[in-house]
Amino acid sequence: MTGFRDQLVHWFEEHKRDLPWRRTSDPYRIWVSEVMLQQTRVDTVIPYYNNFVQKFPTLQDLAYAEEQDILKAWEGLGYYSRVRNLQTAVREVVEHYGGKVPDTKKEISQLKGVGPYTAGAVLSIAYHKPEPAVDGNVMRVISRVLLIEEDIGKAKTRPIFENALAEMISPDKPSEFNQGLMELGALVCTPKSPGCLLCPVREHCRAYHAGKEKSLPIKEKKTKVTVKDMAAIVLRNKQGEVLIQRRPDTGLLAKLWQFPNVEVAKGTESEQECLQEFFRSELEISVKIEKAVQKVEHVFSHLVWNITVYEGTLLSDKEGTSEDMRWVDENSIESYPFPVSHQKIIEQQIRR
DNA sequence: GATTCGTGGGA
DNA sequence: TTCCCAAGAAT
Repeated sequence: MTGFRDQLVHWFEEHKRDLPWRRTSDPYRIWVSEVMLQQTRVDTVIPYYNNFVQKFPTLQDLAYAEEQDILKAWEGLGYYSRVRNLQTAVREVVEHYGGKVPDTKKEISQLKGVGPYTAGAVLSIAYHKPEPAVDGNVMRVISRVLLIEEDIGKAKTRPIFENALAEMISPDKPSEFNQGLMELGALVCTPKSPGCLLCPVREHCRAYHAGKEKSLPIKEKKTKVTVKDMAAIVLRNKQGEVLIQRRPDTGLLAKLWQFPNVEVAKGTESEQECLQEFFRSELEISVKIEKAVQKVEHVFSHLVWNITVYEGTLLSDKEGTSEDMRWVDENSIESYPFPVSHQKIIEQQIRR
């Protein structure tokens, strides 16, 4: 009877998908792919990865790039701190490691945005080091194989899997072993109705033998979301330019651009009055709110924006100046990174 | 240790 | 429709 390890590696080598980041041995590109793949599906990542490595072919290209340009390349992918942290990290690599991605767990783990999973993934895939890379797939697969009933939603559970994998991982082919676990989780050992009859390591799976594969892994319920009513405005001046605003440096959608907007607390003044007051206090300008033209819902992990979009025109002669506000013509707006909800506003209100 | 960070797809 | 989720990390 062949071991779990060899059967998994063999299955991976026979069945692995042809993915762009599997065609390179460049640690930088493998790193980029791993950051993009954090909490993000393979099919979503593929076009972003191809575009990103075309725009920033080397670690140095990314290190010296403009922040707005890297955010634009990330536009629509979500979790935007990932790409800002990645640039911070590659700059650190240029400064302290001569432009070569470090190949030790201690060094690579100190880089911004590189946690236990990404460290293990880059070390094993790019440098063939026998380090575990525990992501959601791996916890699901291993929880079934070893019948581990700990809550995978809790932080203290992950070391349980890392310790178990330390004794399972292939010393000769750690890259294929780790990717094999993830590939198996993506293609066969799926969250709902896993394909056990197609599984290359079924004979080693305790959950399968116990008939518990569908009830694993154990995961706690999610937290409830809060809903916010927002009013946004496409405000034009006499030249036909549109006013956009840059979001703060930290927090939700940091450093992305948006149409000026306010939160409308329940049971207060009207949305129009909230917008009027916003421009009076922030820019000391007066505007005419024409009408509501669109409704946009933006669903986040733990938050929902219900946005009503208004049209408006600038009444004051002066345009109002602020660090984070800018009048742009309708062509150059394409070069600014926007969150998806405001991309929908651009589609409907600008590209007409 | 619990929350905060996006988005789109599928059951 | 609603819910869950997908190659997590920072705070």
